[in-house]
Amino acid sequence: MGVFSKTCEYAIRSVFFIAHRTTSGSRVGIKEIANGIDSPEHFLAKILQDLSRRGIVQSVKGPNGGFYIDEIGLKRPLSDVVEAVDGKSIFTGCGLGLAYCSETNPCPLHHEFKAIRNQLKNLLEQTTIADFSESLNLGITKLRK
Amino acid sequence: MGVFSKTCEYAIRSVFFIAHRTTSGSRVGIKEIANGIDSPEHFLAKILQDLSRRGIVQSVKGPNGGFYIDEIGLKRPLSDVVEAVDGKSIFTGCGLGLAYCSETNPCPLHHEFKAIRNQLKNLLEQTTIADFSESLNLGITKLRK
DNA sequence: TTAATAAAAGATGAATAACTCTTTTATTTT
DNA sequence: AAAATAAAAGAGTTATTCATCTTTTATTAA
Ligand code: FES
Ligand code: FES
Repeated sequence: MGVFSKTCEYAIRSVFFIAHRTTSGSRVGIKEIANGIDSPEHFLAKILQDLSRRGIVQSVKGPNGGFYIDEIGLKRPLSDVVEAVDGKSIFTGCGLGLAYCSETNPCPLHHEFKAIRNQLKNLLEQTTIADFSESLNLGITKLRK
Repeated sequence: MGVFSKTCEYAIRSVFFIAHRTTSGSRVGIKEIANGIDSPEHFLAKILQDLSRRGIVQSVKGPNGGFYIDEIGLKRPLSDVVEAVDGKSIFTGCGLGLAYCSETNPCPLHHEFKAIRNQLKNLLEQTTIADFSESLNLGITKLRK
């Protein structure tokens, strides 16, 4: 089990892939995305439909259709994608699964865990989708294998 | 979904509880542990049976029996518990689910994610079970609600 | 307007995680 | 030795996550 659910991992990778492959006006099909990020095609379709409904990505049907991300979307922090799929408990929940993570009733891991959790939160909130696709453009990062 | 699986959360909490409630020679029963950490009794029994087989905790059957943790166990780092239940992928796996997390083929999150992952690793490796139960003894931390 | 294209939607299936219940076995106290 | 106690073991259930396949709907190009 990773930090993010499998669904969320696919969501993040696909968003990076779409941001990287599409320039203004162009779109990329589900097959190409699934292949590009090494994910099950139909499962990814579900995920992207959901992200589309939530406005994280945009889609156009028909020939030359496909998915793309608009200007506003590119400037969104990655945390928006994570929250849309896995919810925000990863940013606020107790590491030991207590019902509430609180200062007044902390678990033994609380202080140290909270610090780590906040680092993750900051990373995802302070970096935009566009920022991440930069490193893909430069060819220094990968989305499969 | 948290950082640890539900099973692992119960495992950690029960280990803390046992360490806290048992002094030399004394044991604590499964019912009391389950109640003390707010977990399903029979599910926890399974988990403790597994931890017992792996030598993380010890148990004695019969009247006045129950679970306890020996001297060696108390000095073990918490990472031993986590690894026994969730495996070590949490310390080494790619945040975006790529087959291998590597410097040569990094995903866009690699560097930042690796730093956070290592902090978690250090926290769990450098603090012993006894250390954590200290704060329980002092009554400043809790294991339920 | 027809054919091609591609996403949307829905039904279903497999795998894993989470949880419950019952029976067995070992130990200890009386 | 008998009764009581408590964990060990194992079978079985439910829920959730992950994944696949098929059908439908929307769009566009010819
Ligand atoms: S109470 Fe557990 S992390 Fe805050
Ligand atoms: S390659 Fe993704 S975290 Fe290292």
